[in-house]
Amino acid sequence: MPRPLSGAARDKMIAAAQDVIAEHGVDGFTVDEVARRSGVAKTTIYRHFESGAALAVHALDRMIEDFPSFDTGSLRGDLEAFLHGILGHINDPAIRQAMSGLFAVSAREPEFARVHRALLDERKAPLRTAFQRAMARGELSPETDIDLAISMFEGTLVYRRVLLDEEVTSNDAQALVAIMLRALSVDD
Amino acid sequence: MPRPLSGAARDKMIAAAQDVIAEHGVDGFTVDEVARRSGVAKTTIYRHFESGAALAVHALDRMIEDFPSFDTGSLRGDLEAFLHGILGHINDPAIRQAMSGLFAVSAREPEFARVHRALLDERKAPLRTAFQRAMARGELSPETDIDLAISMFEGTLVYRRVLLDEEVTSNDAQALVAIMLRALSVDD
DNA sequence: CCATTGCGCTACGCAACCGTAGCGATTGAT
DNA sequence: ATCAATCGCTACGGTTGCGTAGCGCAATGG
Repeated sequence: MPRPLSGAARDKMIAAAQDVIAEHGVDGFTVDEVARRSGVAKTTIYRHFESGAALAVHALDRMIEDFPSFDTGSLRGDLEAFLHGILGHINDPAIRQAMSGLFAVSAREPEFARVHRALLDERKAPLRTAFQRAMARGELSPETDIDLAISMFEGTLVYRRVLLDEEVTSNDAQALVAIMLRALSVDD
Repeated sequence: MPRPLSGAARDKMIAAAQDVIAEHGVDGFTVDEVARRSGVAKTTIYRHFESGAALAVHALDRMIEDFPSFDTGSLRGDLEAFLHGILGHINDPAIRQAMSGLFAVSAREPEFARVHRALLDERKAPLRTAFQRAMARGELSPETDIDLAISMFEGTLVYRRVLLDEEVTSNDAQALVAIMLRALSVDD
């Protein structure tokens, strides 16, 4: 085996693919554009990926940030930690472009629907554990609908950032946490 | 003037355009497809609209439901009235397809961004007046951030329906109203 | 050091879409 | 009834994208 398949070319094309998605969205992604700006020949791209869609999916997978878990001891602390960790990521225009395009395409393409699901699940997971811990501690009224709480938290963020295209400041985040706590806490 | 421009052909192409958007999304909208299924010749379409995008925008405009105003006398009543009026619309798969595609495309196409804005503004307006009336009545604590409240209400709905692709039941709607009231009311 | 294999280049075939041209046929206002 | 403009049809030219083929070149494992 004189030469391994992978190498610098693969990295270059994936990086370029992420740029293209950031600029043109998942819809509007083209293999030709990736080849153009990466300097990697289109033929080489198809030696690494079965199709353009496969490359896009792979690039998207790598764009999804890992969301660390946290346990500050209080629901307020956990929610604030979550927001603190996510604000920079969610305010990145590239992420916005990628997300809105992904949502649209995943309504029709199962491959992308998978990534879409993975992205949302990954982001919901730390919130879910935070709410569950809070409920175990007795901070939440026991009939709290945790899924609804998560939807409210995530939904508000995504709505403002992706749909309204408004920056989400840390003030906004603080206000959101305050309202959620007021709505869900047992002690107020 | 031997023959007026408009007629049944115009209606047919607009209806077909809405179908195409409902099935293939705003991205994925093509003039050829509209011509195919409407029976209207493509040349005729271009006699009515400057471009395919213009047709799509027009069709989208007509898809946006008129949201009636209401004034039930209480915030709870207003929120419930809003949800009652909107549930059928938001649960329609065609609307979901149209919205997600619209969001993605409007990030890059100013024409569609206009429709996008109009849709969101139209839906926010009745909520805004409802919250303002509630504040005037003293139902809301005076430092309530009305924009945030609207984002939470709308965001939760859109997140669940468009992004998670889950049906929004009237039970979900009831729970959302309950939480919002608990978070924002002065008297609890 | 050299054979093996990935790489880049150019070029291609195919399909889809856009928007337009030309041409009879039809229709509706007068 | 008449005449002008619209409609549908077929066809076109141009662009863009996908995925593939063939060819030298370069690099690297043995």
